Formats: sequence, C-alpha cells, structure tokens
Amino acid sequence: MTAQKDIRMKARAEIFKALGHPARLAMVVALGDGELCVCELQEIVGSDMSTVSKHLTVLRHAGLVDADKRGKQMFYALRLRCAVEFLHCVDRALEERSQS
Amino acid sequence: MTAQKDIRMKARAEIFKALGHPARLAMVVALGDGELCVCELQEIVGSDMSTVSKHLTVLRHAGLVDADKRGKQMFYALRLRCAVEFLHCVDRALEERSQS
DNA sequence: GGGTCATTTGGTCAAGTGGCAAAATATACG
DNA sequence: CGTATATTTTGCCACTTGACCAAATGACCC
Repeated sequence: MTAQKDIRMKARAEIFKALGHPARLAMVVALGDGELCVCELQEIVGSDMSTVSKHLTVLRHAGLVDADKRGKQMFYALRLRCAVEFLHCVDRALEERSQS
Repeated sequence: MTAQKDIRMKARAEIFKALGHPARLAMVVALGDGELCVCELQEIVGSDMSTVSKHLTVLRHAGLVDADKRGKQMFYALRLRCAVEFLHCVDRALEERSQS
C-alpha cells in the first residue's frame, strides 16, 4: 500500500470505526429523524452521560455529526445521511443471514 | 436501550468495526473488482501474510466476504457489495471537508 | 511418505478503547 | 454573585486490538 493510499484508507476507516460501536450507531440512527440534545441521546443509549459525551466527540471528530449549542443544551445533528441508507443494506444482509 | 435493540445494534456495529481498519478497507475495495487470493491481497496491503489472514478472518466473520479454497489457494470475494457504494458517499464527504 | 507452497493459528507484547466517577466548564436564573 | 443545570474533560482501570514471529495445517507433486 503506497503512503498516499494508506492515508486515504485511514481517513475512510476513521468513519467506519466511529460507526463501529452499538451506542454510537444507535445515536446515529436516532439522529436520522432529526437533531437531539445530549440528554435525549443519553436516554436512548442508557449509559453515563460522560460516556455518551465521549462517543459524541468521536462522531463529531469523524465528521458524522454536527454540534450546535443553544442555551444550556448541545444539539447534535446527523451530517452523513447516506450512513442511514447503508444501514438498510446492512440490515437486509443480516436478515438473510439469520434466515439461513 | 432495550436488550433486543442492543443485540441488533451490536450485530450492525460488527460490520462497521470490520470495515474500520485501513488494511481491511483496502482489501474490500480491491475485492470490489472481483475475487482475489490471499497472496494478492497481501501485496495490496503490504503487511505480513499472517496479519492479512487475520484481517480476512474478521471480514469473513462479519459476513463481508466469502472464502473459497481451490487447490493450494484461498480465494476471497466481496459479499456486501453496497459497502462500495457507501464508500463513494464517504469519499464525497471527505473531499468536501478537505476543500473547506 | 517427504518436500514444498499457501494459508491459518497460537503466543506475546505494545498500543488503543470504553466505562465510570470526580472535577471542570459553560450557561441561565434568582 | 451564588446556585442549579447541561455537558465536557480528566484520571484510572480492565479489556480488546493489531503486529510480528514461529509453529501447525492442508494440498499438491515426486
């Protein structure tokens, strides 16, 4: 793998890595229906808020979500919408597998 | 997160985790053009063959690729083709980011 | 069977990740 | 200003991951 190609692959892999955790994936799915604040996301995933916040940092760093502070609350919104479409394809594959 | 939803998210996350490594991603991209044997994949990613083999185990376990032994060689083929499409969307997002 | 080639498996080690709890920061409100 | 609320940061620990080497497996060839 050339150095340039490796850098490219690393950048791409960062996005997949960010999506490679159940809690982060659940948050991305939830954000597919519109922006949510951290406290709402915490209820969805059910872990400590500090943990949720760290996960959100990962998603933000990967460019998957945008953050917007309004008052005391921080609202997160999904940026890479095609992730939701890909999830549908993933779900179809998982269903096929569970049937066979 | 309910227990059932958690299981579902874990299954989905496994697929993203499998794609969340530069070498594995490079292999998936290469396999997008047709099946390849381990030795060919090794040339593409450039690491030790045992390392490549372990990465392939991860991809196979996640259901992303199929393995087929013919003679001395093991051929791998891409199973989840929509991964390639999603990568195009990811690339567009990465380009937008690098421009701004 | 013995030799060789392609691949996988097991061992070991350094580095990275995830989770919780406590402390820090930021913002509104009286 | 002091207090309450929402979120982030830091520290620490257990666990997982990825890389390489060496050894094992499996398939072909003589």
